[in-house]
Amino acid sequence: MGRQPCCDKLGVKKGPWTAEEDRKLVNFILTHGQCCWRAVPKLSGLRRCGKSCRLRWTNYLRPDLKRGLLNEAEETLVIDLHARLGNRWSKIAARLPGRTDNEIKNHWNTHIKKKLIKMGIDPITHEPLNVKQVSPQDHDDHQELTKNSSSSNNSSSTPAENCSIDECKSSSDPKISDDDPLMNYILSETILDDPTWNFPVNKSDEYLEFGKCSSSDWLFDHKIDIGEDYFGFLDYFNDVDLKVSDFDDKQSQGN
DNA sequence: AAAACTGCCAACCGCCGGACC
DNA sequence: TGGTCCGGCGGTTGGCAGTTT
Repeated sequence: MGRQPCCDKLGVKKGPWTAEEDRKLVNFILTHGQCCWRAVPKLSGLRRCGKSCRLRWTNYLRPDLKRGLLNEAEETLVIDLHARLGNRWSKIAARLPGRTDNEIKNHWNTHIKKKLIKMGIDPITHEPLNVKQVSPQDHDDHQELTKNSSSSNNSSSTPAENCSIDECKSSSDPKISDDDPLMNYILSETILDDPTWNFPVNKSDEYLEFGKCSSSDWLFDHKIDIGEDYFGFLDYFNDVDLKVSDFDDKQSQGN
């Protein structure tokens, strides 16, 4: 004897969400909070699977989402975390406030992966690709890359650590310095204070970025009534708090 | 101008671990 | 205790928009 079925497949709508559906979903969550996704479609009047509702909320409607392309710092962070964690997008996303695993996964597949390949780096292992696998132009890039990374000389570090995307893209980029700047950045306590995160810090400017979501402009009507705790921001900050335990997990798995 | 191509991303699918009955 | 469900995850796809030919 198990639970009741999640949702009957008959009559469940699929495909893109309409503004009206978004409105219903957000109204429901604003009223009842995030719990029991299975009940959400019934109670909110949506003809959607609960799973679909959860995805829509977490990937698109959540007010703390940053929208737009990942900036350079985020991209660099993703590359480094991927080198350590692999395709564990949710773990990676947990370290990028306002970004979803889906968003990061998409960005990886459409941008970063190609970039790394073009630079002669295997996006899976983060090690230099075989010269044979690299096109002549890419080979030149790779030679340039190796030249740069060898000049920065850190023989004990991993390839991924040796080659942040900024270093590869432009060795003269002053924003990224030597001495593993990425980890310094990650470990910096000021990372979450960086205004580029667009994360609500005080009540007066919270959710400003959310207004960029055209289909959800109406949500501004609600924002004044939403406390930071409502969306679990405090827990969220705890989640993104940089813990080494996940890295230890990864390492112990490898052993 | 239009067809073909490419890039992007929202959404779906299927699987898994843990919780529930 | 075993069957079933839920929530979460990663992989994949479909369709739209922009670009190229």
